[in-house]
Amino acid sequence: MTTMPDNPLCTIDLVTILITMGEEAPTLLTLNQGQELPSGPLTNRHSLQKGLHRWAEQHTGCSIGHMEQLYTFADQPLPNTQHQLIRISYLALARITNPEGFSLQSLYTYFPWEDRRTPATNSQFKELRTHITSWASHDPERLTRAIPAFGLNGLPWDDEKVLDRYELLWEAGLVAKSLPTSTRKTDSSQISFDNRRILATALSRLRAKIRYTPIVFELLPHAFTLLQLQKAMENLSGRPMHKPNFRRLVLHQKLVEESGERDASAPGRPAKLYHFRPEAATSCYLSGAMLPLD
Amino acid sequence: MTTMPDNPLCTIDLVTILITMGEEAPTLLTLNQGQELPSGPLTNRHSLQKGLHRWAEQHTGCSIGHMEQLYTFADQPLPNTQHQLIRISYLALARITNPEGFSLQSLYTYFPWEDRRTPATNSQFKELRTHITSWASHDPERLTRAIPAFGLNGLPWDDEKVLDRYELLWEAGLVAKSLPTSTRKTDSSQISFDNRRILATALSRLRAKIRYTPIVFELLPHAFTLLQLQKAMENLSGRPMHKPNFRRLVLHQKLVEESGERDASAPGRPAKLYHFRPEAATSCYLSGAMLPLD
DNA sequence: TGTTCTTATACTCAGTATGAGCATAAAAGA
DNA sequence: TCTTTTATGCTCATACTGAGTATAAGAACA
Repeated sequence: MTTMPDNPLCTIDLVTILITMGEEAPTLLTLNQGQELPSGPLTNRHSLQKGLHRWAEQHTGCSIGHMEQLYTFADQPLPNTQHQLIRISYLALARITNPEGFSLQSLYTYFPWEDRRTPATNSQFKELRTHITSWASHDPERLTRAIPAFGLNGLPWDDEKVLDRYELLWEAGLVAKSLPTSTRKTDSSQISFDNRRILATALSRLRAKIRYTPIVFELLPHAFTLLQLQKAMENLSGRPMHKPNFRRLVLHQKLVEESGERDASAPGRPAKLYHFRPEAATSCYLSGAMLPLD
Repeated sequence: MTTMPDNPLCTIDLVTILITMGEEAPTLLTLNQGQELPSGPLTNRHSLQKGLHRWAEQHTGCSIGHMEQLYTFADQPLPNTQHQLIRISYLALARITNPEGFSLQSLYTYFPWEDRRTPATNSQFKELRTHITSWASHDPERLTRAIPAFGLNGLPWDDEKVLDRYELLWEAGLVAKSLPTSTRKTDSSQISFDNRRILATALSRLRAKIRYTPIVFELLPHAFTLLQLQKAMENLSGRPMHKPNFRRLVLHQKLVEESGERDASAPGRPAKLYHFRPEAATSCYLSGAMLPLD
């Protein structure tokens, strides 16, 4: 059954999607003003995971707390070549980033429709949804994909279906028109179709993971306020949350402990600072206080 | 940053972990009496996912309902060669299987300690746990891994940590002695370390997925009883569940609808047969009625 | 013809979590 | 002192959960 391969020429590229938490959104480490992702060839020296971890830390100059394999893409080989490109993508999370030669991009510049936190951005999504609805109507195949992806027909919106939405919007020709009007230096709209697919996979995985693992804490400073934690969850999920209920959720699960300090930098009453308690985090559920969307 | 690769010789192998639901346990499609997994080289014809789907269906002669990429392994190249083997593994789920030239193996023949459904198998696990505890004691590095993996110190048992447990048991030299005494024709103990790692990844993924997706239904016949559904969940998670509460969970979420028929094949009062309702399954939570373990 | 076995299905009940909203506390600045 | 701003605390009706017990419906057997 296993025969010898008929593709002797083959390149393996390791792609790192390095995510940090910004004030307003999760941010991405990019090259070439948001167009390219840091990547390098597979060498004998690195056994995939561990080697790439070191490689990425050296090249980006920031310490990566969590790293996991995302997906392996095999690009279609060019017609008259035997040459095959394989790209293995990794999701990496870091606390702070010192972008020496890199630029930081909000993830939502690539997927503005995934941000439903404010009435402004939400209405942008809703406009897109009406476009998709009319594009899909009268085509059953399109409808069966669009209905769950966009939460049509009263179905709940699923924040994890990032890739499905992106692919539908691409096919409908709606991606370009919903991107922010081409900004000055950065040009995230110039990113390749494949790279944006990888990013969609990354955001999807991230949103899935924060649901049942304490992975958010990899993106926060060592000491943080409860509002910071909530904002991090909101930034990742793209949805607003109920503040009192979110605090109850966190405190009830004893996921954090008071550090004793307070954060005096913000206006208003200074908030207590907390530390993450890894020992309490075998089950971690922070996605419970989402506000309803329409 | 991106330079040309220095590994011109490179083989890409696609490995299929094909799972079906047996009476007592999830079963695996194997070659060579449980030692080998169906695999084949990447050819230009198949764009990874779709092509492999077709390839696997043709080679195994069963229709695959769900397929997803699992993990990509890069085996360490042999010392004096440049030749690198990349193995991309896929998890495939099918309803029934016609093993023409294949043999079906219970997943728990590879990981007996993952089965905690009956007092008998559970006590086997608990014995292993005492061994691991003494192996890890006095070594902080071992302890930080063993405590969450095996649910020591009163931590809850996490059914998804299959790979962590397997790697710890391997390092402790406890794998061989806990496998069933070498059976007649089948010899699942002869499977390679790498293949068993892939299987552990598959079981882990499967257990993670049944928690929040309706993936179990891919493994059940079109019409099934509630007990069949419960047994499928128990077989996958390796844990017993509370029958009345499980039914309440399923019926409350309206995940199924009555078919009108009944299953008269079993003794006792015949059970109603149900169909899965995909439209109700945007959120699906069937793991809620687990019984406590000790 | 009932009696018993086996499984399916229904119901109970206390404890706990959830969604939604309101109330108070503590700091900074006018 | 008063207002603004944010943190933190509390309430309450409703829903869900864990752990049981009780009844129903067939099949086999005496």
